Amino acid sequence: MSGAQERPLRADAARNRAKLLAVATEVFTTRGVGVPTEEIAQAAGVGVGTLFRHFPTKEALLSAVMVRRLETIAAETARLAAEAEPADAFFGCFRVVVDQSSGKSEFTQALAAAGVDAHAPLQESSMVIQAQLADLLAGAQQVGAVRPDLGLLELIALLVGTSTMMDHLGTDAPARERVFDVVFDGLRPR
Amino acid sequence: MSGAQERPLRADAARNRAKLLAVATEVFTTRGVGVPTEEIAQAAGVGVGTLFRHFPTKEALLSAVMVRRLETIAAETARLAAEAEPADAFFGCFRVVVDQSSGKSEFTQALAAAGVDAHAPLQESSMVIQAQLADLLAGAQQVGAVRPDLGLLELIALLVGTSTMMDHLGTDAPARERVFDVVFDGLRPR
Amino acid sequence: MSGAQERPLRADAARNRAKLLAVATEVFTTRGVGVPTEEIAQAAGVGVGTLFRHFPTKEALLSAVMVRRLETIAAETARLAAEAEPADAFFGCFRVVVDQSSGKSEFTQALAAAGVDAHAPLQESSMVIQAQLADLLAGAQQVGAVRPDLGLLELIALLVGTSTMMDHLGTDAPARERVFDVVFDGLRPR
Amino acid sequence: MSGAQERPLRADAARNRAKLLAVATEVFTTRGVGVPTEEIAQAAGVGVGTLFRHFPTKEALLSAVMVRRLETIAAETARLAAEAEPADAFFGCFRVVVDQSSGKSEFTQALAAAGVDAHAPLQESSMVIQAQLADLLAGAQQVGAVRPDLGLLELIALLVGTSTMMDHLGTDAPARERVFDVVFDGLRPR
DNA sequence: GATGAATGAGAATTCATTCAT
DNA sequence: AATGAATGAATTCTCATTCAT
Repeated sequence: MSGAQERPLRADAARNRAKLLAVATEVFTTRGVGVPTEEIAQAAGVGVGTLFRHFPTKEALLSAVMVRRLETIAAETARLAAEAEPADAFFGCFRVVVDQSSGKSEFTQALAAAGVDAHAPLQESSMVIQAQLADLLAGAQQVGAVRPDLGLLELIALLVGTSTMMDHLGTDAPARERVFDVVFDGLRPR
Repeated sequence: MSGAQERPLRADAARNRAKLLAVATEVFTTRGVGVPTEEIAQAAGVGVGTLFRHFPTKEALLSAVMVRRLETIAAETARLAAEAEPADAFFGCFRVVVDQSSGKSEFTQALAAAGVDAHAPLQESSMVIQAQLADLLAGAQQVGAVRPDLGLLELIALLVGTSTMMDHLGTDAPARERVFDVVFDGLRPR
Repeated sequence: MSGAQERPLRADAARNRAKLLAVATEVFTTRGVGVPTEEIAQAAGVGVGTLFRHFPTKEALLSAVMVRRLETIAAETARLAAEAEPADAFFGCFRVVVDQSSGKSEFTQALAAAGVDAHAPLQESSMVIQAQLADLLAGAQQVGAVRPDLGLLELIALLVGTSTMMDHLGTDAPARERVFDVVFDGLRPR
Repeated sequence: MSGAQERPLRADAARNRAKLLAVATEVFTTRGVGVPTEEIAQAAGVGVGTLFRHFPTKEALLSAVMVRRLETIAAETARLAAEAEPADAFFGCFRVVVDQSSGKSEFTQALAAAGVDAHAPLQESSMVIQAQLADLLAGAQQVGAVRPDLGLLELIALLVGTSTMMDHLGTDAPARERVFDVVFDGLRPR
């Protein structure tokens, strides 16, 4: 059901693909999506041709980076949902999403896309996460840990916005914590 | 009060400048900063040459747009600060800043930059606003309307992030209100 | 009915456009359509940007070259049709078309397109010529100068093929004449 | 008779070579020479590496395809020359050459080249055919079936041009026949 | 020998900025 | 001052060919 029989990929090819993905994640995150493909290839130690063999389009590369992020988020979220109380699961997951989404704004916006459009491959991952978030939200609301008037739409907006906030605070941990405090407090019922 | 002796600028030139600024604001806000200068000039009904006579660089144009926004915000903020109670002034101003900052994210981010780097002309406007915000924050904290542990840094992050949230909700007024509720609630002392 | 009000075009711009068209015609004809746009621009003494300002696509440039050729052919054909006897008009026109169509084969094929597909701008010119050819053919058949079993389709094939023949003979005038003799003889009723 | 000591070639290698040649002929003929080598290899069920092992250059592959065509033509021509009257042999051979040469024009032109430049391996095949054609032409002229003023040069041009004509008519058999009629009639003495 | 991943030199096209008109 | 044509560096993507597996 999930498409093409993926052949194991030669060792070196797999290495290159991984390196490209890693470099692209780093570069897109810190310097935005405007960075030339050539530069990414170079940073990964391969030729442009190789980059384009693995990702037929710059957009495809961007998409792959996003999917990986989303998958990480989904996995973490699933783990939290299974292991923690509804309230802790919800707030823990909120942090995970926010932390995984930080990076140069322009790029973070893409995550935004998860809540709206997004290209085919993203759709799936994004759907999964949305479903998880909806569950967590409902659970937390059930036990009275989160105000009942919020929907998935608002939650996503809050997540994306909080990511932006964190991007602004950089590594100032205490400040980040204070802002999380503000948002989390606001999320709780009065 | 500020540097260069500005020649009065011929009437038509002033008109062109104003039109360009208006169009650029609209275009950058709705379609992002990637829009070609040519297109902006065209939409303003002038040639590219004219655009570049008024703004020596695309970046300069962007900067001018930002300054105008910041000035609007500063004026509104000043008015609110003068007319309202500290608490109302603070929260009213928060809304003003957020509303004025919305638009295509990529661009909103730029505003964000105002809190960090920014080119010379922005610095000034941004300083003014920061000073106003600092005052409003202090006032609101004094009367116990806002938690005392927040600093200007956090406030700016919260403003930018809330703008992002609003961008995501678009024109869904009730949802926007619920999100404002969350943030404002979080800002108040427990 | 024939589209946009064309502004007179500045003197230098017109000169550049003409030069580009001339160079492109020459280059495409002698070296085929694979020649890089950059080279054409260079040969015309302008930057690539200028080429693309005048012709938004390489294909557009090719098309423009073709249209000009077709227009020349149409004009010549019209003149001959008006001034000469049906038979002379037909055979004279046949020579004109063949001569104007010669050049590096790959490109000549394009003329072929005139008889089949072709992009929008070509369509019109090609239609005109086809109509003219159909008239000339009918006229020549009426006076018994051309075998009556031939249609426009065959005529076009014969024209294109004869062009190819001439391309092969280059400037060997007597040989060209002998081949024209063969074709013309074949065209006449037995 | 010809140069290098050719190793017998392993059975599978021979099969691959044959498959590549067949596919290349098909592909070049129907879609032109611009088709990527990778695609040809894929269609033949081998990797690009294999293609390049058999044909060190794309041009070499093209050349091989041409040689095969020329050899087919030469064989057919020889058969006709041996079995038929001079006139029938000449005209029959004309048809064979034309039919074998049709296909996507761009490619047909290459065959044309056989009459002019061409790389080493082509030279030989092309020479053979030219000699055959010269003989057939002379024979047909001797018996008064073809105008005496035509030389080999003109004959080749006529062959190539007629191929182009046929390419234009596609599979419209009656039209093809009418065009053959024109050319054959033209070839006969008045 | 076969494979297909890697390479990198182009090629077409865009767009900020300059400058002749 | 205004105009818009010209410029050319930069960017994305392709494809013949090489080479490690």
